[in-house]
Amino acid sequence: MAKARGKKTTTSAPVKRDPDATKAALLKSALTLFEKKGYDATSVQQIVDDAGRTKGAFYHYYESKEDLLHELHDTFIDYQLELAHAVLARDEPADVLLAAMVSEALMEPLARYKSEISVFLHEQRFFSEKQFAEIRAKRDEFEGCVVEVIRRGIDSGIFKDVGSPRLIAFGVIGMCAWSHTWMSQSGQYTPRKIGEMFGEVLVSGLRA
Amino acid sequence: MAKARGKKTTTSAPVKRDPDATKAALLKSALTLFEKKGYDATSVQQIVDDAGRTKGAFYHYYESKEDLLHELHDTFIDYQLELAHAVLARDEPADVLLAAMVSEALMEPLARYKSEISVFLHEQRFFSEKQFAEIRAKRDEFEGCVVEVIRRGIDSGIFKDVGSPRLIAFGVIGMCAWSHTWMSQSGQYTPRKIGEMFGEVLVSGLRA
Amino acid sequence: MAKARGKKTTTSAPVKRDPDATKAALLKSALTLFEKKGYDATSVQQIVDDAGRTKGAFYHYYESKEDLLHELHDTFIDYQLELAHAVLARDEPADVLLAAMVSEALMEPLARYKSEISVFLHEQRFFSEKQFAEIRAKRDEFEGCVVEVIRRGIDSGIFKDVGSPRLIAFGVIGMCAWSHTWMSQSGQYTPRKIGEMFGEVLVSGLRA
Amino acid sequence: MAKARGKKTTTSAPVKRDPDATKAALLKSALTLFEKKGYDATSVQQIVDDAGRTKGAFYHYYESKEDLLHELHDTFIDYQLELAHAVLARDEPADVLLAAMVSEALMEPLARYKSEISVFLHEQRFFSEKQFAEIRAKRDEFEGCVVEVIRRGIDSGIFKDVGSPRLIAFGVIGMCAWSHTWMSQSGQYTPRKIGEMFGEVLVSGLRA
DNA sequence: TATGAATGAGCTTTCATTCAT
DNA sequence: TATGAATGAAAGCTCATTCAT
Repeated sequence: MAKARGKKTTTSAPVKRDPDATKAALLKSALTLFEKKGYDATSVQQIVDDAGRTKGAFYHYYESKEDLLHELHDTFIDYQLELAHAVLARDEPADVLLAAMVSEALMEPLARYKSEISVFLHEQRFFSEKQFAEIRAKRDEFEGCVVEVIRRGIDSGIFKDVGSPRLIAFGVIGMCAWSHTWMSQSGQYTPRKIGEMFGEVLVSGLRA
Repeated sequence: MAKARGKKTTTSAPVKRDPDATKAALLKSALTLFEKKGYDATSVQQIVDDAGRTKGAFYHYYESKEDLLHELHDTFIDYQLELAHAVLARDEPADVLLAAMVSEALMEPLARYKSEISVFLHEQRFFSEKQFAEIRAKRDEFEGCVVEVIRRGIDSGIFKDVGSPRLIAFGVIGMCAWSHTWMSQSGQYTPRKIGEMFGEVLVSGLRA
Repeated sequence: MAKARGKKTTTSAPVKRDPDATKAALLKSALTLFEKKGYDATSVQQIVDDAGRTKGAFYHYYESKEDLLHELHDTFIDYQLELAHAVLARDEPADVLLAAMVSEALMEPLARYKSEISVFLHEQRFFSEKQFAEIRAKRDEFEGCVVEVIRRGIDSGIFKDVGSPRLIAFGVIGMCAWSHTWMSQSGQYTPRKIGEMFGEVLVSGLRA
Repeated sequence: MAKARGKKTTTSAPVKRDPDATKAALLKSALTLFEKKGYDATSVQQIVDDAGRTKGAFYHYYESKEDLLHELHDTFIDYQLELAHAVLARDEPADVLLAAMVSEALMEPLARYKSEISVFLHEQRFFSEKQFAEIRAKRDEFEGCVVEVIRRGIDSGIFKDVGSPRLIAFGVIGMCAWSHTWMSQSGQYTPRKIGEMFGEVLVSGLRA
């Protein structure tokens, strides 16, 4: 598993580029490699080789490998959370909100930040320590938004009361989150289209 | 030559234990640790320490760390696949089959082999090389069973045609598979109960 | 993840030294140890200890232990091959060439690169795989030069035709190559002197 | 180098054979493997796998891996030494003796004990410790026999005095000993034939 | 006579990180 | 801002050897 570690390759002459480009290049390389091989199996050496930079540059911009992972998550978590809150703020019935939540706050970001989210979903299980408390909190907050939509639907009589709204929310999130494992084989279906399909099934499935 | 390895002089005698117990203890420790920290982040040393055995014993029973992972998967993959085929073989309408598939072939094994499946779902992304081809094939076969149920439902007019049966199947599997990330916080709900809940939502959501 | 390797806390600062000196010191220590104990029986730990360096430094300069062996061979193989070709290029009778080949291309390099050649001669039997194909090819090319001298001698009537020129060449090479096993006990005789002695015996032994 | 270590293979049911056969089978397997991969690079596990026996059997018959090497050498050293003494005992002129020594005491055993001698010649450099003192002594005694022939030739005026008889003896031995590296490619030439060829060259080369 | 589980030191190699320049 | 030599702990794995059975 993730055994094919690359050999150190002697990098060519130091490239002078603008700092932001270097930082971004490192992030991009790391993202690609994390997605392909996993965080643990990706070495800093591989990241810098892939980015055409050096270890020194890496540690100039990032405190640690974990720090980079942190930044990687920050790029989409806030975005996704904002979308969820925006959906929740709309003055519309729960069934419309749920469809929007699935399509706009869950599937659309998955298209936009496919790699980031894929990495996040694979590594999140370890997020217990302090450095990830904040991200964990935001993830929980996101979950809360979905739960809230379900609850509103039940309270307003639009959705039948199938049991715990929380578990239903987990089901909804899982249905969408899991798509990162097969999204690349989804053919002509766009994430948005898939979101509509899933939303349609879920909404009719929950309707009273 | 000129190498005096293993010239044990002051070490205690090797402890004779029940072979089966040793192998099982190693597997159990590995399972727990893989689930908690991930495959890559778990070292063989940690496994043997946890099992109260030695590295030598580990490599006496397993060819490699990966070999153990393999064995770990073998314990449930066949079981789950058999259940899926059993459901498919029943002479019942598609809606009943789908509910059974969700509840019996997806959620029930998740309760029984929670840790094994949790590890599998986290590490499966790397299963591209030959050593995991067989497991990958079985996973694909399982997916095919779920797709088949959806297809039958659409063909018989019980389910509405929401688009690709395959993507719907992925949604169904995702909803259930994802539960391994939150199952421990599911309170009084058993996997079977959750399965019934999910099945109810999905079946009504798909009904024509 | 969840792996805190290299979280150096109480270690002394890395010592900055002359890179070339470090690489050379490692090569020198390896050479000495390989000659004394053999390649297989020499550990990287022993090499770095002997050189007063660390394992990290070793793998900074060499991809592997085998890579070092490779470099070690490269230092003399080309030199020796060049000498053989130079002898062959001279416009002189075969008996003179053979004496020169023995003395200059065989024994002299043995004095200059005693350790390297000693290591090479001991380990060459394994040189079948691709990574040593090049070295093997050069060794074969060297053998070809000696064969060529013998053949010329026979063709020109200077040497008697004792049978296969190739086997005679092997005998000549063996007589010289074997000297690495006893060279250190050769007393006041220099390799050049020994080469002259061997050359004299061989040339008169082959003369028609 | 010698990297391709075999995997442990599960041996079939314990074979009950006569003790001598087991011991001999182990020796034979070890011999083959030592010759192919070297002593250090050959593991006891590989030896027992190759012989279709178990480790327990190995350590029942041999005290250690080194002990086996010892026995391996004992099978030919005495034989070869005896031959050398037998040649020396003949009442014939030195040139005849030298030819006989080369052909009968050097090359002929090489044909008979090719593998054993090949292993011996590769590993002998480490024979400094007490456990090999005896073998080392016999090797030195053998060398002495060859030196004696050369010395007699010079003393009797049959051979010219080219310098140190000892170094000449080393050259003679080297010419023959080296043949183990290429003997398998010697085509239709038998060791005896090669011995006659080498003897002819050496004797005429040394003749006064 | 023979087994094979168990040992534990040692192996080659990798790696995140530091720091003089 | 950036380099890359150096660190040293730890990784996965191998091995000669022991010994209860």
